Amino acid sequence: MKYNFKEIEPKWQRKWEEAGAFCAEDFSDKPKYYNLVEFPYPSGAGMHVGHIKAYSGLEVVSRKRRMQGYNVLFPIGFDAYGLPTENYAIKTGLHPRVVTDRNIEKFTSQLKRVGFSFDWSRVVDTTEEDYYRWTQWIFLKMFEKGLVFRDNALVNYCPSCKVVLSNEDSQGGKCDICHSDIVQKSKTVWYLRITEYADKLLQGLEDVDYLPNVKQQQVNWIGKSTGAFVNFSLKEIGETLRIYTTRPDTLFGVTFMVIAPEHPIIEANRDRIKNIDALDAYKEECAKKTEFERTQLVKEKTGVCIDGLTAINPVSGKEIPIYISDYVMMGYGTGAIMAVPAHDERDWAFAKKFGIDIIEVIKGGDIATGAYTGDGEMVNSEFLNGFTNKKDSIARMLEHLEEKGIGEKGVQYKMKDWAFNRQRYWGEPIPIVHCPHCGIVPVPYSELPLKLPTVQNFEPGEGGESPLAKIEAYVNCKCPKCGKDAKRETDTMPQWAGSSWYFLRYIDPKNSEAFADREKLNYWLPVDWYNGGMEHVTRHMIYSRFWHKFLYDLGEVPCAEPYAKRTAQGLILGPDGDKMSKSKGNVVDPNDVVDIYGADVLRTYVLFMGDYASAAPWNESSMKGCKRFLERIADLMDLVKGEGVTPKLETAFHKTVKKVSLDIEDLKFNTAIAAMMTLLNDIADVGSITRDELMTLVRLLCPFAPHLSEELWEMLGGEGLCSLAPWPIWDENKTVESTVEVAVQVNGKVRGTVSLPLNCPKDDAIAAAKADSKVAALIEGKTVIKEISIPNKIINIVVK
RNA sequence: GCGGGUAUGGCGGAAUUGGCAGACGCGCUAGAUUCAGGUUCUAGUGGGGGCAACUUCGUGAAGGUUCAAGUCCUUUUACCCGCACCA
Repeated sequence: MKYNFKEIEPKWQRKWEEAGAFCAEDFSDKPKYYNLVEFPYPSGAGMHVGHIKAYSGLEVVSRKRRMQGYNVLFPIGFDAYGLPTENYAIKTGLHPRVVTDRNIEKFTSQLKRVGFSFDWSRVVDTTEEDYYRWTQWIFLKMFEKGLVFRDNALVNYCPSCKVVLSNEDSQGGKCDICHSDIVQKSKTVWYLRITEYADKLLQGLEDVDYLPNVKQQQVNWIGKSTGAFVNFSLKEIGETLRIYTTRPDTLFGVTFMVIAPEHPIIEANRDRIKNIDALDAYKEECAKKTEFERTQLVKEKTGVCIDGLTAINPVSGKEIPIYISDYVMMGYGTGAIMAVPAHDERDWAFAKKFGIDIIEVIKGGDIATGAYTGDGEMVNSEFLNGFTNKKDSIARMLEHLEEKGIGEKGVQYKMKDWAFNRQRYWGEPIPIVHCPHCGIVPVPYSELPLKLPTVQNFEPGEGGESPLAKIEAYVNCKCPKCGKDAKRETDTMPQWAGSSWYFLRYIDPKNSEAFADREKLNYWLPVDWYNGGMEHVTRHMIYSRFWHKFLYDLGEVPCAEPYAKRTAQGLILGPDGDKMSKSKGNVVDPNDVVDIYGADVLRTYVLFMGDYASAAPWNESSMKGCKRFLERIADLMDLVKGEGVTPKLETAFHKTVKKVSLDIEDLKFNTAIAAMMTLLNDIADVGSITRDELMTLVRLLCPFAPHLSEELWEMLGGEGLCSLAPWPIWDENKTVESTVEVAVQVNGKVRGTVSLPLNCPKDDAIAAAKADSKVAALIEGKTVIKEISIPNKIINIVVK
């Protein structure tokens, strides 16, 4: 048969749509299966082939599940709020709404052309009022429960995008959107108290089936550490300076303290500090350094001793100096540390530079040449002397601290609270009113959605204020509590707000009474399988687990973890081996590929090109192999003879059905396709195939190349849609031949093969091996030391 | 520095988990078809040696365990990813 994809692909896409073939049913006798892929951000550039690979994995799984008789939910939507659209809109003068609608349209047509089996009746768009109404609703619920707060603090600020960024959005000191350097700025912003869920987020990982590196990255990001808070008293003012340490047992080795340059104790004691000018100068110098410079200067420690404040070591009673230095961060622990130069590399380097005493408290190293960070016997530590076990000495010290009331056990997380606002237009309005009389007042639930006003000018202000601040009709309002004049919050929510709960809305996308019906949530949750990119593991994945856990605690969802299983696909690199990007000009547009090769070839190729989880460069000539494969499948129509089973192909078929079925479950699509190619080669050798056999092959192929499969299925007289036909099953007994070729080794080297019946007894196998003329010649006149026979695999005869 | 990972032909990648290394595809070589390009078909394709049956070496490097190692153990090198002065 001539393979005319241009005709058959639109034909079957139309038929699937007419039949509603991929619409999930709410409630069904069939078992449910919820597959989720990360919904795209509809950028102006359209999709690239990386999106296609990302969706093709669970597309195959979804299609297989339907054929296996599951009620499958495989939805798609658009995460459409965000800066790129807004920046594009500013540049072109078009409204973000117009740009967004246009981009969504483009993405939709691209996705449909590839023939993905999404349930198009459940599309969500995070920028629609019906959707962000519930984003705001969840925000207000969090506000109600004390998880939303406002604080003046040092924040990550992107000077180019003119927005405050969360810690997650500024990884590596770079803006996640434009990659400029982040600066630290003191600002009053909204936070979500995600740290309150740190422990739950950590513990929940034990109950889910995530890829090990996905779990590990989340564990590292949460960064739990256990230790102690210790209060050092300050000689001059009688107040205390509080520190956090993971090694309270080294307290006797503390010879100085270090605080962050921004530590409030400096401001509080300006008058008392004699060298305040030097401290101010140092602080200013630090603020100027970029994150990059700070990390590049790791070896060289800098700092200034505070003249006028002295601390007292709470266990030894000794007076010790206090320094400011940028190696202590305000954002972790208390912004102050006790320095133990003998056993901490940074403290050691600092002490050497400033000529501070180094007291050994753990034996085992040479503190003259460097800090000793290993284990050993405690010395110079009064009641801890003689302890050799870290755990015991820490426990003993904690006991002592609590007895004396100078410290207590503590836990710290590297994860910080989520800076939850952007000073930009294209986002969900934060439903809060600032009232001069009542303070911060939430917008009543009945007034949701708080609509984003439609305006012409939405450029951000130079000073980092939101464009909404300029719209008086929006800003000025009445306080919902007292009714007097008040002002609206003008910041919007960050990009990640809408995506934190989208998987819940798919379950009931049109509900106007609730974010989703509880019965439907009970039926569909949790997501059975979630596949996405590694880059979202410490952003979206953490955020959405947090929101879900919050809703669970509220009693709104039936399970504590949203995603039962999470896998990740590897990137598609450009033909040059670099990451695909518009600026490098190496982006491949799926539409171009579909035009030339067809959707089925594209789908097959992105899965065949390599291990699904690894990055692989785009290689057009390699794609031709997939084209030939599908053409040869189509040509099988001309080889169909009779019904039933071709004896010479029976084992090959059962083997292939098994291999394809199992490989799909492990995301090993490349070997699943290779197995079908091998079967095709076997069929070509035989020269004919029965109608039943081709119908089996076509069903195996259907998740990968559904259009061609449907066409062949129809020509073969298959009933209904191939996409909904039963998945083939294999007979384990028929996956192996009755006779097997077994390699014969002499002294570990292969010298021949013998044909043996399946599961041949050892003695018979050895005898057959020895009967082989070449083997016989090699063992002639030698002593046989050992004879090994692994059934159906190998025979080894060891001689001397 | 800490954490995770990878290394196999000219290329992308297989290898039932210790059992014939290189499946499958690309590319390449030769031949057939074709005016030619493209397509398709047949045969071959890890390196060295041989007309050949065959032989020898071979999974980043060096050791080891084993009848048998890409796979397990020890040492080591290179690269990739994540976090990073986290107290």
